[in-house]
Amino acid sequence: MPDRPFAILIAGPTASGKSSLALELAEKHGGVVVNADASQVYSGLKVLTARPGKNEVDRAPHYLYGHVNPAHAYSVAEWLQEMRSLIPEIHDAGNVPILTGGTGLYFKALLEGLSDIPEADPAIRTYWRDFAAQTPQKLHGELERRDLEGAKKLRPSDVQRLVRALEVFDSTGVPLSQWQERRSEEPVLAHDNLLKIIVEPPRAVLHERIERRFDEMINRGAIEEVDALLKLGLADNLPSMKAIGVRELRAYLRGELALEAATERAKTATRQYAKRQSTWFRNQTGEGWERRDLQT
RNA sequence: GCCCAGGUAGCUCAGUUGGUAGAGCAGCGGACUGAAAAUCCGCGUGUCGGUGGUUCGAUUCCGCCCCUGGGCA
Repeated sequence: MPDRPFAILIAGPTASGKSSLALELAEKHGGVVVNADASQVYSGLKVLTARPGKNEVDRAPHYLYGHVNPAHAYSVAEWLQEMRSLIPEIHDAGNVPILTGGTGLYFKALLEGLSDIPEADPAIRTYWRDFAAQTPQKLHGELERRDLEGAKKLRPSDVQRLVRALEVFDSTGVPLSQWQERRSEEPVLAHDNLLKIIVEPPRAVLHERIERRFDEMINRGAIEEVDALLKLGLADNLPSMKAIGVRELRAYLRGELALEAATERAKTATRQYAKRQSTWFRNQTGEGWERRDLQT
């Protein structure tokens, strides 16, 4: 048994205590913390995404937090691309990367690789997103006309995946379902010596932590953060604008909702998100993950 | 104290001309390949306030009691 793992992966639902475990392990193994969470990459979303602050950064280096402009729609492919160069850099410096976050897809892509699909033409992507905003019920028929097999796998109501299938087909002339069958990309972390941990406290404990944490966020300036984000005038469908709490606090700032009601809605959305994460980590991760309760 | 309205799922409520009940939200389960904090699918989880009575059968009708809100004193 080697004394240091090649990399440590820490996954789990929001508010489960991943970050403090990451810091603990960073200090123990000489590690650096790397973000594996889709929303924590955005600048301007520090409070609402519970991004590590000065106290945490002082204890260990942190990478890929808050480095993306919220006007940009970041993606799993971009994250993977960053990991491809970042992990070797960390190793060259003699450190252990500790990948920490709640985005299951990122971990899956990291360990299993993504299909090697050419980037969709931005104009085509925009066309289908606009189309979806206007007549979402027509998307499935459009896909059936191009890729009958692919259309059978998607429900007419699954607008987001239909848009993706359409933009890939129109950009490449090849059905997305065919691209996905070729798994040509090499996984970034095809390595045995990994410590893979899922942090998963009991649901009731998680709910209490979510409750407390959102109140904390309000105290730490979440409202001001959303106010500043809104002043950027970004499109509603950008990932940064869909972070939990943005919609709810925006409703408060516009006078559509009392603060208490907005807070309740945000907490509810967070609980629902945590449940989706738990489902993913329960069923979609591969072998070799160690499950842990909250450490304290 | 009297009068009215109401007590049904975790919450807000519907309903049963008497045959043990259903919506929304919450919650729970599930899917997941470039927007994943996204997107989508499935599932009622119940001493019908309590207690007597009438009835083959009461959550439903009747009596009494308790609780909540409003009104009159």
